[in-house]
Amino acid sequence: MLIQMTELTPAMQKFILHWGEMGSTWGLNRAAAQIYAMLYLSPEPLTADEICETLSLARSTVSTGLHELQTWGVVRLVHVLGDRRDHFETMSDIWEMFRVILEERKRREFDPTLVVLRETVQELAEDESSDPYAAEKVADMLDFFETITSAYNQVEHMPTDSIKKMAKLGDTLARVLGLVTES
Amino acid sequence: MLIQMTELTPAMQKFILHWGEMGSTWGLNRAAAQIYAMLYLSPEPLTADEICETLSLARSTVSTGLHELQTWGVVRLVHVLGDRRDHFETMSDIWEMFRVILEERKRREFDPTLVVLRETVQELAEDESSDPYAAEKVADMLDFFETITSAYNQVEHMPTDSIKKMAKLGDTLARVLGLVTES
DNA sequence: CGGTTATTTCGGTAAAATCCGAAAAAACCG
DNA sequence: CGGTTTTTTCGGATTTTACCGAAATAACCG
Repeated sequence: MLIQMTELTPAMQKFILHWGEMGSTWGLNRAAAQIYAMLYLSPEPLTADEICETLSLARSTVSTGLHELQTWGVVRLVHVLGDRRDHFETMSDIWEMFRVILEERKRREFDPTLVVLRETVQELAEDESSDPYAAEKVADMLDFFETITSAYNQVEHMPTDSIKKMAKLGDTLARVLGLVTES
Repeated sequence: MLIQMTELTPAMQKFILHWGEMGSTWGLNRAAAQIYAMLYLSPEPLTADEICETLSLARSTVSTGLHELQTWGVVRLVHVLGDRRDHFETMSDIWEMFRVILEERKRREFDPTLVVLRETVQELAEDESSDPYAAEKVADMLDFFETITSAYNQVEHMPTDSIKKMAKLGDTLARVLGLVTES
């Protein structure tokens, strides 16, 4: 693979390459994650061509990657006056973006699991022959997932400042409310 | 692939198969995730042979999978009196397990990213030629990651009950504290 | 220590994901 | 409408990952 990365400082390159690696963790492929990182750093919306030249990716790869990022809801298509080509940008607020990603992951990962857990609890309860221990464990897991979902719903629509404050005050809050008894 | 799944009720099979699919989301392969699910449902520790027979996996695959699960810290090797073979079990408390997984993911995903972000912020600040916008965005992201890390540290050592209460009270708390102004 | 059972390592194949380049399709222009 | 630019689709090559089975190693027994 030929590396060229025109117009990127070394620090920017490092940032983008790191996101490329990390992206796989979040269910993105390297190309899509790099595209995302590049858009995030850019003060202006970029065209697919600029991206594929700078990142040395095939035009088609960039097209697909941009699509996936749009599906995730973290990249937007915008138009620039006097330019036929599509331009792309990320949300500017990282906190907002975090919420979008969380929502999407919840939808893809948590919701289907909740459905299966509810069904399984039901079926294990009806099934005489099955182990009561297993039934109890699945019920525990369902309870867990439901609590997490509930917690998520609390945070979902909170303004950024409130989340930040809670994140920093969490421990203090717990103490004040007597939820934590020891240091 | 020949499916046999001896001794598993259909509901258990569904649960295990679903975890197999979901596992990839959490950075496990299907085999490891299925092994985990089976151990989670079992009231007794299981041997590798029992697992590979029930799940129709190769002995070596089970060995590798168990290893990975132990690396994650969610499966333990135990010994049973009068039996030479190794037996395996999961943590019985799902909340405890959640904490272990969170800790591991933080270590693998967040910590390296924090390092890169700090370095990048530094380098972008020093580099005259680079875009001040990019520097600001990376700084924003660093702030975000640090806040999340801080929040994580708050929750890390909280007893399960407190976490559950907070999860359910989150919204109310925010209101009482005046962090949320509108419905 | 030889024999037996249990476990891990390893090479290779099968399956999946990624990415490219060419071709098709779509959007736009004069 | 023909020609041009931009974008998407698609088949296949490349890379990565998952998994198996055989062989090697380790643990244990009498």
